[in-house]
Amino acid sequence: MSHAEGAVCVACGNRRESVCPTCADRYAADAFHLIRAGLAGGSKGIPTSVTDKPRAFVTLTAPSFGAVHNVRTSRRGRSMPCTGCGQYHHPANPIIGTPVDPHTYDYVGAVLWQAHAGQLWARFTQRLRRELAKAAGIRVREVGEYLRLSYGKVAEYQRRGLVHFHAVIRLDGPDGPADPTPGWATLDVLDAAIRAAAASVTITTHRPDGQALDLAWGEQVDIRRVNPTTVQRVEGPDGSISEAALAGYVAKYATKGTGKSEAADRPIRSQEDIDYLDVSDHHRRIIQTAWDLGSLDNYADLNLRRWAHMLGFRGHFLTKSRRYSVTFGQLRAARRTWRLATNLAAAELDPNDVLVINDWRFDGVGYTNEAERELAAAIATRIRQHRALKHRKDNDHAQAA
DNA sequence: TAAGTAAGCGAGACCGCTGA
DNA sequence: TCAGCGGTCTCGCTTACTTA
Repeated sequence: MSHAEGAVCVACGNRRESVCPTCADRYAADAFHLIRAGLAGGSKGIPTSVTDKPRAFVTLTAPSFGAVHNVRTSRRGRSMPCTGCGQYHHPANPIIGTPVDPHTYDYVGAVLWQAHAGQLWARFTQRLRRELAKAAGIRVREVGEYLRLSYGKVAEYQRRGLVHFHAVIRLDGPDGPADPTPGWATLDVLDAAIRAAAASVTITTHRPDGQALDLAWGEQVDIRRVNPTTVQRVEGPDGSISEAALAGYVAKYATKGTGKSEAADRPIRSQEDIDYLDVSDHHRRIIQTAWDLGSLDNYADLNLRRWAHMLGFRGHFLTKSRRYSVTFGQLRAARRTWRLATNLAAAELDPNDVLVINDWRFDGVGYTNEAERELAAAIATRIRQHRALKHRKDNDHAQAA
């Protein structure tokens, strides 16, 4: 997702930004509903039978480009010293995620990895199909006759400025979610195929001095099985994750993904833009590196200057395979239809009439599940942060004046 | 045969023009 | 100034082709 001055907000349609601050939360809510529709089924075109299919919640991380300050806790919940400097850090400390030694941190490698993250994901999914074919003892070209790989993926910025990919990967039948998955396509097969694919994919590019640079996923590959229970328990006895808990995670990633704290809020047009950015030194260095690399002919096809404000990440915040779930367009069409129906209903009233509603019924209170609570909490947090930031900026302006 | 690459297509984002 | 519209661009998914 990017923000461009003068563009049209995809949520409200007004000419502000691609997702204006007012609508960022609605965008996040759409993303949340889109992922959850493919997760729990039951939505238009997505049968409830998806809950019977092999599904895994996968987290793919970026590799290390240098030691960064971090917060660690022991299994007993006790604080542990930072692996970078040996000191104890508070989780809210802005130093978290920043390099221990900015002079030796591989900013070029980090930007190039980020710029290739989408391509790395494409290679991963392709490799995953091949691993599935290998497991089934069939040819790669025959995989499509037996099953379809469906997934929804959310990109989440870490504090070090690199993205994580969180994906719900599902094995459907060849015709999609309504089609039964073949018997050999089990959770174990999916698990093994994901681990093999994640460990083997690489993309080779070159540094500005011509030195080869192999780009791959980080060592931390987390795979959790999705169980169809709606119990609010995060983890099952076998390490699996419930749909309800996973929907909560997705809600958190969706609202975080549309936030602006990790990157600049609009494309970089000039060096002066970078100089006046209200971001951390670490993120400014990443943006500067992307801007500088973007001037080199070797990286012309990466469009790094265009994506410098996103720390070099060119992909979309949320993507999905074609049959995974509903689309943003369908969600927005449904919203437009609902609004139209509401307006029409209202239009039947005489403007001079006074509508009196005197029959109220108690329907319930609060949110109905953990995911909705998570989404609401994340939105509330962002509103508070936005308010605090505005307050701080107002104070700065007042002092400057 | 496995692995890498390219092409076609769809979805979404961006941008400029026009008119109210 | 803003909304609407349409063309263009970018990225991801899928499939087919090429190469070792």
